[in-house]
Amino acid sequence: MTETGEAQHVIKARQEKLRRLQELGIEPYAYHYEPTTSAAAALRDYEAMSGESAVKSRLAGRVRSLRPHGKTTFAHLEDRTGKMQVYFRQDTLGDEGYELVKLLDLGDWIGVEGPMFQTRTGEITLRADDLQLLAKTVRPLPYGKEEKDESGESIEHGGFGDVESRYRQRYADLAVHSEVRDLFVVRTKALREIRRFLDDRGFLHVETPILQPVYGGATAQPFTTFHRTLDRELYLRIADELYLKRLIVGGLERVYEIGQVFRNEGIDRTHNPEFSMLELYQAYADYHDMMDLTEALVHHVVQEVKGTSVITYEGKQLDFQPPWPRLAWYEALERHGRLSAADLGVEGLRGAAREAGVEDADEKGKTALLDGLFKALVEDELSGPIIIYDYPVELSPLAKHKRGGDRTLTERFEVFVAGRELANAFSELNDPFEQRERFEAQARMREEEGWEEAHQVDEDYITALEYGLPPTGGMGLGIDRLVMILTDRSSIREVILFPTLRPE
RNA sequence: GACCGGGUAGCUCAGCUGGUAGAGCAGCGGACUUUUAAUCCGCAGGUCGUGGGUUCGAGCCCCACCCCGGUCACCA
Repeated sequence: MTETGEAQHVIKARQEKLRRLQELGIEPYAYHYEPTTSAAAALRDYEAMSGESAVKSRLAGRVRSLRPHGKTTFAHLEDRTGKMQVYFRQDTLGDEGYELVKLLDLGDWIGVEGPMFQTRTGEITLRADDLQLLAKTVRPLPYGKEEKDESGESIEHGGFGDVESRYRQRYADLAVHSEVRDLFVVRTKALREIRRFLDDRGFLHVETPILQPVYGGATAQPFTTFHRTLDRELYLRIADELYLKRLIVGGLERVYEIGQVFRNEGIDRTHNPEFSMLELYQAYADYHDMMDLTEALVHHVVQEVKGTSVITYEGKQLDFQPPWPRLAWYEALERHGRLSAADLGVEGLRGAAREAGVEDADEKGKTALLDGLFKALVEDELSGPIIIYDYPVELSPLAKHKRGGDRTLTERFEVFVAGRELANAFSELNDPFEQRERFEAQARMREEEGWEEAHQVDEDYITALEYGLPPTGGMGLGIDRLVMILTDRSSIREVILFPTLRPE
């Protein structure tokens, strides 16, 4: 990045310090340091020993604040666990050692070693008998200033608030905001708990292709790319589904995958072009089993990560303790949309859609009208968690018909939380003949109605089904949205380390 | 994609009916051996998102474009 104006001056000044350090024989970019403790642990240990510490602690981290007072300097060092005040004295460090203190800048990585004590104002502090520079920061980090009010709450002044810069330079955002680091720790914990839950139930964590010759498993437009040696177009996966079910055919019986999928669609607060999905498939299970499993899995994650099953999201209390309310799709439309959709013909639906403000209602077919009505009238009302089940067959090309004869419904459910879909599951269609028909119906919609999101016919997948897919329950869950709920964020970009932005 | 709001110093922001750009923090120099938004004295720091236009004169008005955010649409 090139700078004009002042950043250039600051950077020059720091480079000048770098030169002076080298003159003093100090290597500004070290190779190694071995901290013996962390800020949080050192504070905890000191308090446990009720102040009788002669033990030296060795810490490493970034210089977070500097308060020089002539021959003495106070600083805060911050590591991944928190902050520790450090006290430098010219008489303990020596004139040369103290020269290094004078050349420190905010953001520098340092290592310090020394005994702990309590200052006159009561803050537990490490007196540095030794100071090592680990890496010089030549570009100023956008630190704000922190103040502690009477209750010990810290108030940030200034700071780094521009969201665009925060996402573009996430490294600076993370360096400066411990709460952002905490958020991604929560994300990691959630992932770990998902894996633990599934591993404990005999699921195998597998990896399937991201580059696919035929995409499928969802209705979405793909990203295309090109393989030179193969001399052909490939697609970035829009879902893991079809490959995972091939593995069930192969006898793995319980599989799951967590990874990014890619959809070439709009970007907004709840959509990023690449996002993380959990998909799992379990042989011999149906969608009732998937309901129980989904409730248990999400509850487990919420409980382990948050320590409670009731959490606050966007000001609302959400209770994840199973069982969750379960409501049939048409019933939901009746209850929330006050619409008896099953009794209405296409024209009736179209009229209702127009009234509900569904865009292009006049050009839409029955499928799209139903979908539009549900989104317009019902989704926002679903604070959740709630399970909506038995979807119209037109919306679900990969789900089995509802058993018992009603050919208009499928054994599919979705979980809604805060008005948004969190999970999607069904009794997987395992009849190869019907699967072919549904693919072909989709292909016709693609050709006749120009519906680009419709499925392609995946011949190899049908071949797999012909070898026999046992009855199987499958479920997909949006990881990013789960993390949004766990961290009370309303933008998906807050929970993705490097969200997609327009190139500068 | 449509509409609304925003883009000014490294960061956070102010900038009047158009008169040639300001504060705090950060930075630099100086004083200071238990401070903590350290303090005190001094200094420096700007393609005002980009490109056009109107005007004697544009950060401000007009047009186009770029980027971000919000709402809606599209979309799991």
